[in-house]
Amino acid sequence: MGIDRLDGRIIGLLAREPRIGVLEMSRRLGVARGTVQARLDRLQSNGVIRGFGPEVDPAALGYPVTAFATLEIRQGQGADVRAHLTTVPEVLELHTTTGTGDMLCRLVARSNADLQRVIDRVVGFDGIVRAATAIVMENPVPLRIIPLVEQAAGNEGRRE
Amino acid sequence: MGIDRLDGRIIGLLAREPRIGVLEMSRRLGVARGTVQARLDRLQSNGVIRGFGPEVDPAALGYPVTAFATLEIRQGQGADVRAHLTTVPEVLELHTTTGTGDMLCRLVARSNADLQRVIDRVVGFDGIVRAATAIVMENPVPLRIIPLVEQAAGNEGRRE
DNA sequence: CCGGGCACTGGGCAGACTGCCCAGTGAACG
DNA sequence: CGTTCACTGGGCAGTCTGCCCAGTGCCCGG
Repeated sequence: MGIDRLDGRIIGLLAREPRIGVLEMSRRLGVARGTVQARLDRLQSNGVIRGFGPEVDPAALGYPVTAFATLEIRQGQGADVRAHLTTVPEVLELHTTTGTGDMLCRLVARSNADLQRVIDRVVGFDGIVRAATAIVMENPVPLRIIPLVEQAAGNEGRRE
Repeated sequence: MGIDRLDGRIIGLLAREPRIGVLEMSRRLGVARGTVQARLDRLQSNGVIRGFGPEVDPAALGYPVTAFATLEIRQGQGADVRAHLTTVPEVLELHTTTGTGDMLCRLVARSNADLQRVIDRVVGFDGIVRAATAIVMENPVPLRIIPLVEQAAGNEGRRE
């Protein structure tokens, strides 16, 4: 486990130009193609790189409203609630947490009005006692990983 | 804006097998290669597909602990706090929200003990009045988009 | 009712890349 | 000291991409 600088640079390159290809990477990084290939294989079998799925923007799909809902669950109903939330397409993510609530989920909706519908659907389930919703207004830091990768790689700069 | 069924199937295919390539997609979908290519171009210039960046698993990087922190900001300090949080690699995501807190951020750390360090660094900034942290225990629904894509592809016919 | 515009088809072509293989080198290690 | 391992630099066949083109069915505006 753990990655070195070369791994970090590979991930950085991929993040900046996902369609880049192994050959071009090897050129830019100044190493042999086989090396990059081997690193990539290792990163993937390691699970460091989970995949290259398309990043879809919910807003472009017609769901510009994002919200986070903290849910309080009736004791012992966890599994049922999970199963229920899995069936709601607008639930993009679900975590069980410590703290005030028992679960935290990310929701999207077509509008603020539509969010009501989504929330009704989410909480319209017996095991959910209470829900507190926070609507996202702005997203100053979209989901990112590069700074962490660089830290894990032992600090590293740029390079295209 | 909006996607049709073919778009939905393309995204679904890509999500399932990201390395698939246009030609193979056209074969599986039973349409011409040019069609898939054109659809993909459109989806990307639409912004529906933002990119194909590598999905990096923080846990595999040595950061297995995830937490969400709700921050309360001193009036007028929003911009400074945003700037500050941007400099913390362990802050993977930051939203400004309505509701109880003013901001919600996703954090990762090397351990529960390390989380303390991260939180200290996050809240060790003048504009932050209070922070409430919820540690993620389980992630029953990892960030997903396919169900939403399918819903969007089903309902929304054309319209544009 | 006609002409366009549009998306899609099916095909072709050159160039580039991938997956795979191999021998050689240098460094770390038991 | 011999082995192991990562990396290099190179080669090869097969495949895919990017691009182009003519032909077709369909919807829309005139």
